[in-house]
Amino acid sequence: MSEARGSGLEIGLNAAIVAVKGDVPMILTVGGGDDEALPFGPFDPVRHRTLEIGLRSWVEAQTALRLGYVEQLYTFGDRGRYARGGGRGGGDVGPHVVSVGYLALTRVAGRGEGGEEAMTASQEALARAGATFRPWYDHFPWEDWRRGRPAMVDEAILPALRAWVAEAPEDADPARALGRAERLRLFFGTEGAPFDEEKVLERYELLYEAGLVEEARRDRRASGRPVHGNPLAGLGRPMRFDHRRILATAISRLRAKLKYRPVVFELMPESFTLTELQRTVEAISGRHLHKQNFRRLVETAALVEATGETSLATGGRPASLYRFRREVLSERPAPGLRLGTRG
Amino acid sequence: MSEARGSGLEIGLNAAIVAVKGDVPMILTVGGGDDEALPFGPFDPVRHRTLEIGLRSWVEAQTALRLGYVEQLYTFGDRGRYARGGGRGGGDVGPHVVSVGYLALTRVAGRGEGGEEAMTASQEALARAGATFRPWYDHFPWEDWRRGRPAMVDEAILPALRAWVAEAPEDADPARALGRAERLRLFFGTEGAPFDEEKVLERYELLYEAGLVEEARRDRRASGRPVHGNPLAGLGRPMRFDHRRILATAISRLRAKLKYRPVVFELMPESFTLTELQRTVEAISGRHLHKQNFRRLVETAALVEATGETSLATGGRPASLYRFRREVLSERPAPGLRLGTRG
DNA sequence: TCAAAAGTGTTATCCTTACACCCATGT
DNA sequence: ACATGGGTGTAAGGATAACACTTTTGA
Repeated sequence: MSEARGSGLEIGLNAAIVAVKGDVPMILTVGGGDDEALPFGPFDPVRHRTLEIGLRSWVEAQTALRLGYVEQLYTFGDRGRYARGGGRGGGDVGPHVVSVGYLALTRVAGRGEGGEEAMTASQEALARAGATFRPWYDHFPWEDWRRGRPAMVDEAILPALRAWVAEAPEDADPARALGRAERLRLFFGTEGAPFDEEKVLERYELLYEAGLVEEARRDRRASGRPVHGNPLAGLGRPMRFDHRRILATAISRLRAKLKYRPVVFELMPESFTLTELQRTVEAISGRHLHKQNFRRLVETAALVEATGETSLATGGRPASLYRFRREVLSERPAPGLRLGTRG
Repeated sequence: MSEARGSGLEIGLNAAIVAVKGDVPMILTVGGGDDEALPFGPFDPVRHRTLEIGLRSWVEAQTALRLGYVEQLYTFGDRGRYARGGGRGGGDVGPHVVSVGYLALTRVAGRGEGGEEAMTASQEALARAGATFRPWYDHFPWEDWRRGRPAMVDEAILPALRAWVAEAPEDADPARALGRAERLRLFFGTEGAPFDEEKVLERYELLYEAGLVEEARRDRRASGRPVHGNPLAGLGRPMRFDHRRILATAISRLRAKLKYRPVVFELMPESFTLTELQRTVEAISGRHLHKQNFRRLVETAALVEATGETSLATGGRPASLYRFRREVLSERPAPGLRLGTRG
């Protein structure tokens, strides 16, 4: 029943490692310049019993970082699309690569002086290993809606997508549930449709399909298909292979998970102020939240407890410090920040 | 950077194919008797561009069934655990197998006469191919809480788990967030903790870890570890390889997804009564739901519309027939059956 | 006429959203 | 004193959970 043998198949493990510094969400990348990638490496089942163990050891070797929270995202098997063509050298990665994407969360810096130093120190270790934390919105500038709808959406993205929709409003592919026009409306929240910040992957794939991101042009070139002139040079920093798609998946998952699991605290230092917590949530979700409602939310969910100390480093009235109440994990089934539409 | 070659690695594709017949949720299995398995086969990247395409073609060849809704579940890479030892022949599947699990939903029968025939016809085709739909609660008898907490939970499972907890209440493994006692409380809803019907996988893995399911004994035997006498012979029908774990993952995902995506309708015939819809949801979630609230829910969510016809086959007053309103897909972002605790 | 299932009306409660105002510190 | 951010009270509206009763068919 299982006659086939492994036919030169390789499994690539890829990690989207996230940290938040102040109000900037960061992603760890290796090999900067025009050939940025997520930390990755092949899975070797002889050395590692599980995929996750393999991933941890690869990341540790490649970035000198020991991971805490890790979660599997998705397994991509596409050959034609994305997987071909890396950065500079045309990137021939071997015969057939299936990539398993992971999301990892890590603390990057405490608040105040001591924290800053720790941060700098670990950054040096990373730099020696050739890895850097970079703002993730560099790769997805259209995903930051904290100060309202980004100008580039109206000025560049929507006009280009509308033109693409006009080419074939109902879409050729009958296997799709939704046509081009509907997808544009739903994924970007145009024409009165609500904007859903969790649809990061859907938006990226739409831009890819419309040929508006660099990876789409690269992959078309590699497969010999025609590449029409790109009206939008540089719609976010591209990445090697399908790594930006994995990052989009990671952001989507994180934005969704925030709401039903207390994952934010994996990104926070031991103690923090409520405003810092709110800034972190806002950084990830890309939305602005309502202060009072956010506080009540956190309070009624009993997610945190006051340490009794206060922080002075805020520029105004000193803020109470809080810590995560680990007990909630065993108290309620879904202890997340159930942000509504206003948070 | 990617020097390694595929070292005899194989990717197995596995499908948990679900249908609901009346109030019985069914799962398609191949090879009955004491060696039941999910339809599965290796991924061949030369023939199939994506994992999902490979899966569809395998399933079609193996069960004569064309799949509609398909979704990826998880990729398991364990060697030591689960993957060893199949059914009869000790099941040596090859050097190293990574298994990618999929969930598929399919309609099995319409209501009334015509439907029954169609059902019988397709079942014959399946039987010829060696595949059968079986009630999924045969594999997870402790998951059906529609008529209250199943007797076997109190009579067999909880006593055995309590004994296992007593062995090491706080658990040895420090990497775990929760000890044995806590996990028992949370996953099975004892000591006042709420029962969460979505934690199907967690419950199965707890039973596996406690050595209470047949697969645990089988895998321990295969790896030469001691197997202490099993006080519970036959805690649900076992399956080959890690297939019961994949099925548990499928049920978990389906129970969760029901609440925020209109996936039930993939299991319903073109038209149906509200009670049939409720029975289907109850069958999957394993809970009893409140009739009036369920109806109001469906109605206010505008998930269905009346066809104008009525069904007479219900034994009482004729029921109005409804169909799924596909438009909701483009109206609201999360059009599921947001069942609370009472539904 | 009775069993069986369909289908409706109404209320108490809680959560979400939104409003506007007061407090404690550094400069 | 004033700018800066921290921190609160409370009311309107909507969703949820829970209650019990009427209607229409087949046997």
